[in-house]
Amino acid sequence: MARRAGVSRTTASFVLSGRTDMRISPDAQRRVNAAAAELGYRPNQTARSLRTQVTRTIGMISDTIATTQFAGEVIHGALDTALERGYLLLVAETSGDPIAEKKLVDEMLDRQVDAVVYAMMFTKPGCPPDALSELPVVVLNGIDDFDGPRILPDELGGGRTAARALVDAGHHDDIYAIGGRHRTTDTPDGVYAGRLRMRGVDEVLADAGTAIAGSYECAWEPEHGYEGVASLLDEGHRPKALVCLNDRLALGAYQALEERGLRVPEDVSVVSFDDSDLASWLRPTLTSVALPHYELGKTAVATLLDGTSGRRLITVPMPLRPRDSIRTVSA
Amino acid sequence: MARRAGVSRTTASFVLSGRTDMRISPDAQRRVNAAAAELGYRPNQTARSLRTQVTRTIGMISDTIATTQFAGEVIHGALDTALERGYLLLVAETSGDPIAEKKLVDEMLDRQVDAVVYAMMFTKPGCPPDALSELPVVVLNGIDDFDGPRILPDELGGGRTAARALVDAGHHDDIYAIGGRHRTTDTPDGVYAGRLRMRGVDEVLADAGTAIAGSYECAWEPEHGYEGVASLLDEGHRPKALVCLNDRLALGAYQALEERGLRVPEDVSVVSFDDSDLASWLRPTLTSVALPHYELGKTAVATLLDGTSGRRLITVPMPLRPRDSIRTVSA
DNA sequence: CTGAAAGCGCTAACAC
DNA sequence: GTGTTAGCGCTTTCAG
Repeated sequence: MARRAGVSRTTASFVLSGRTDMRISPDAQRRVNAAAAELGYRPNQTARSLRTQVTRTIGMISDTIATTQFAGEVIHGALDTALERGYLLLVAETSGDPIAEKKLVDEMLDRQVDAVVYAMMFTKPGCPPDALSELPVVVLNGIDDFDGPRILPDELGGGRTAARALVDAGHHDDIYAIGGRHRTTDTPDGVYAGRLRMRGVDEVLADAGTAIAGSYECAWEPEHGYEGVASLLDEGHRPKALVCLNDRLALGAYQALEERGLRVPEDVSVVSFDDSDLASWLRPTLTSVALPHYELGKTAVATLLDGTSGRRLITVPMPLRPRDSIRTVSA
Repeated sequence: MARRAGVSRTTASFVLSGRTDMRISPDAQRRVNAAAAELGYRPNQTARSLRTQVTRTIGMISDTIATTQFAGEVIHGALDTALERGYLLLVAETSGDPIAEKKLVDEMLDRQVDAVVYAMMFTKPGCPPDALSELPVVVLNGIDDFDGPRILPDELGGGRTAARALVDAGHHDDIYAIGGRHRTTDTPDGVYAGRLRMRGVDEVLADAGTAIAGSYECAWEPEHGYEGVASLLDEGHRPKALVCLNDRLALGAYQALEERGLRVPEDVSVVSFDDSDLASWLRPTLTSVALPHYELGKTAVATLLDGTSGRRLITVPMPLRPRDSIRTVSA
């Protein structure tokens, strides 16, 4: 122990934890700090935790951390915020398997995590298991009702932002949506993000005295983006602007457009969602409304650490990343 | 304590940890197990760790966990292996900042991690800080010399695999490399992966009695892939097959090819490296030699847990992911 | 203001 | 075979 530095362990403990309950002689303080620095003393967090019931460790459970860069940035944001306050992250994923989830939750509980972020990598239903009910928990990206803080991207605002980017550039007519609400046989009502994004788009277009010229409903994968644009063109539509509901759809759309000899953005402007790596890889680079991964992670941990509990919905803005796929049309 | 289940804590501790030093009455065993199950007893790992000096937690430190899906899959593999053996992962990233790294290493050390995976998301120089010298450490993706196990993708073998895919499909002449060794002004000697991949390619081509027709050296980004292919074509070359040194280059190459009216794979076959998401998004889908992210993570943790130490290099195979971008040419 | 002492929950000597 | 006991390294009451 660094306590062999002139004072008792009590005194040392007090100055190191910066308590002022009992006034400690400035001299003693100096001596303790000096000794601690000199010996490179670092308290054993395990021992401390046993005593204080606080591990300064928070669990991060997600369904998938692999697929998509979503996870990486979320963890990054969460970690930065955690580290700022002296916390560390126990990261794990369930792969959607309840058995794996149980095991993993137990392991975390065994290690006395102070709180957990229960994250889903795509906005969808899902609730933390009962075993976590004793702990502070925030749900990231969950749509299901949950009696605690929930963090979600502001998809509605994102939809508005996308449409506004087009309107501000002077677009008015012949604006088509590719992907739409994601209405497929599997998801006849569309998906959460699709419904909200489209509602935001519709709102702004309505405000501008216009409306979407058509919406191609499909799963949000490149091939459907291709098919969507191709079929639009085949049916004689002549879009001036495309709202692609994600970047992968935009990839497909680019291909279809190029094939027909239509240039982006000269002939048709494109705005998209997610701001994945693709957006900056495509040529021309793609203007996209970003999923605020990093901020979502940050917000989740901050919410946990601020002790804000109780049922509430926290919504994180989706910022526009302007690139080269929108042409300003002079009126 | 569940120990109030008929026997003493010692007995309970013994049966729960499955020790046979002292023969315990089968009856007692049953009673203990029953009680444990009934009460849902789980030992407090914090307390146990304090006593045993084992936390069953391993630290995973990387420079970037965000960019590229690399990180996600690596963590996934590491986590699966860890969890199988009752370990959990403390995940953190340094963002390449030594200050951040120090803080984070200290926090991990405070929490008494049993071992650490020191990972770099791109194969490059880098060594774990001295503070970690007391702990079992494996280095993932580090090129620098290090006195312990190092895990690397088998880039040389990967290069061979890519070339063999072309040769096996009947290609022989007019095979060009795009990206090459990544020789740029910043990296005049190319990069590690580039040198090895190209060496593997050269070897296999030599074995087949031929050689690369040309190599366009550039940074491995889409625009350079585009430029590379465009300039090749402009100079009158007529490639029958392209070895793109990563998928992003292939993206650019596809665009250049399409622009000149050359079809993949009818006119030119393409094989690539990394097997990123892009590979399956492109049309036609891209045959790519995969970076074995998941396996790298798995191997890292397994190596750590198996207690294999000492300086050695562990190389993980890069498997081919055959898709639609190679045409079989009949001789 | 400082020191002695208890105890967090568990494991592992060591007696019974 | 089973129970008693002493810590792991730290915080925190409670007397000096």
